Amino acid sequence: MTLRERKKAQTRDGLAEAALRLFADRGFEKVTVDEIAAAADVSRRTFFRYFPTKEAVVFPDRERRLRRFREMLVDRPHGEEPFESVRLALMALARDYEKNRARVLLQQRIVEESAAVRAYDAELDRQWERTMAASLGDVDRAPAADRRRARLGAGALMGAIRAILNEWYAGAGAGDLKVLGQEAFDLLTYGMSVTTNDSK
Amino acid sequence: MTLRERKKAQTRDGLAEAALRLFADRGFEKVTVDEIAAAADVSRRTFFRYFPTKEAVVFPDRERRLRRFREMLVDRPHGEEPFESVRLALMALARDYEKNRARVLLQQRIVEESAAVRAYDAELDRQWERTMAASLGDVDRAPAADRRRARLGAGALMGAIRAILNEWYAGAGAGDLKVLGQEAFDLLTYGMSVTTNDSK
DNA sequence: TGCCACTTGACACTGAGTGCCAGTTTGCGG
DNA sequence: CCGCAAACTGGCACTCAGTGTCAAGTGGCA
Repeated sequence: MTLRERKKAQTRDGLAEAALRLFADRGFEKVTVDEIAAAADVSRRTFFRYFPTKEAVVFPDRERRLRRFREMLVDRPHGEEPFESVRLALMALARDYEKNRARVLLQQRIVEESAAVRAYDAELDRQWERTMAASLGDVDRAPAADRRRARLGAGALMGAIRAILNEWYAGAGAGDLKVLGQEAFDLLTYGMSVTTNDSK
Repeated sequence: MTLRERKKAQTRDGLAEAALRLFADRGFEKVTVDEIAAAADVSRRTFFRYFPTKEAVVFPDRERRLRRFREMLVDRPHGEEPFESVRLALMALARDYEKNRARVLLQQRIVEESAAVRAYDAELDRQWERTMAASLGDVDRAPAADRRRARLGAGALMGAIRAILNEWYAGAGAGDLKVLGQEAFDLLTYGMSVTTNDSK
């Protein structure tokens, strides 16, 4: 990595770190971009060169994580069920979350207190959902019916994952995220009919 | 309804209508609140008395619809399965969407072209999800395990609904939304194992 | 060393959203 | 029908997010 690149990474990290500290201290809404920039010793204009919006700085590693997820889905053994590939990739992600528990929980605290950040978060979820749909079969050469089913499944799965993540957050990350995740997959795999006993 | 109330409703409708027309014409981002206010013959300040944000004016009937959904869920025959109640309430909503097809599709066009509106839309979805979770069993007196299951189910259901709505939008509202909705429910009821044949 | 490309800071500007107050309109009791 | 309190509106000033532009600075590389 060249010096220029190192400096850029440093600036970026500095901004993200300063922002996170300030947000944790006073809350997302009560911190201005000017303050973040000042705390990181750069100009306000520079902040917006590194992050498109004030919300984005809450998730400085979003692309990296999504990219890793995509790579994981590509590098699966040939013949493995797509649904199973997604499950395994998400399990790896769950481990990643648990490893960075403190940071993830802090980010979540910020997400919850501000509608703007929640909205940004939701937009990220849409990207995850599209990625999963593509992996489950929403690709150009697949039959239309399969693609629909893939999109439908990805939507339901994303919804379930969001729900179990919320459970995990609610328990301050004390529960086992991999177990929770398996619950979500079981629900999607076998349906709610087991206990709900859908009438008619 | 008193004169004052009628006038308020009129102002609100005027703003919503003017906004929708302008958005359809030039796109959400290219229209300023000043222009909407001018088109509706009120001051900019008054706009923000009726709508909290520029995004909100895209969905002027959000509270009404959600309220009606809640009422529907309350007025179900005693003993009916909660899951079934939700299904029927959503089916009624689907009919409502099909009846107002043109308007709904126009709103969707606006939603799609602007990230800010999508984000606002996602925030509304969270409210729907919470409502469904409450109806499925996320209530104070229910056992914790049931509440969790309710939240999980509501999350998955909301995800599936969002996905089938997108299918409907993609087909310009030509498909039968009730049939699509049933697909989502079937997926949630019986799971994906039927065709996906999940391998261990 | 010197040049080119990349990066940064400063400034100005637009537009969303809010607080405040003064002026107007409406509902309502006398 | 009158007048008053409450509700509503318009206008103004202000904060802050985000963008375009340009000049100055800094690193990469021949």
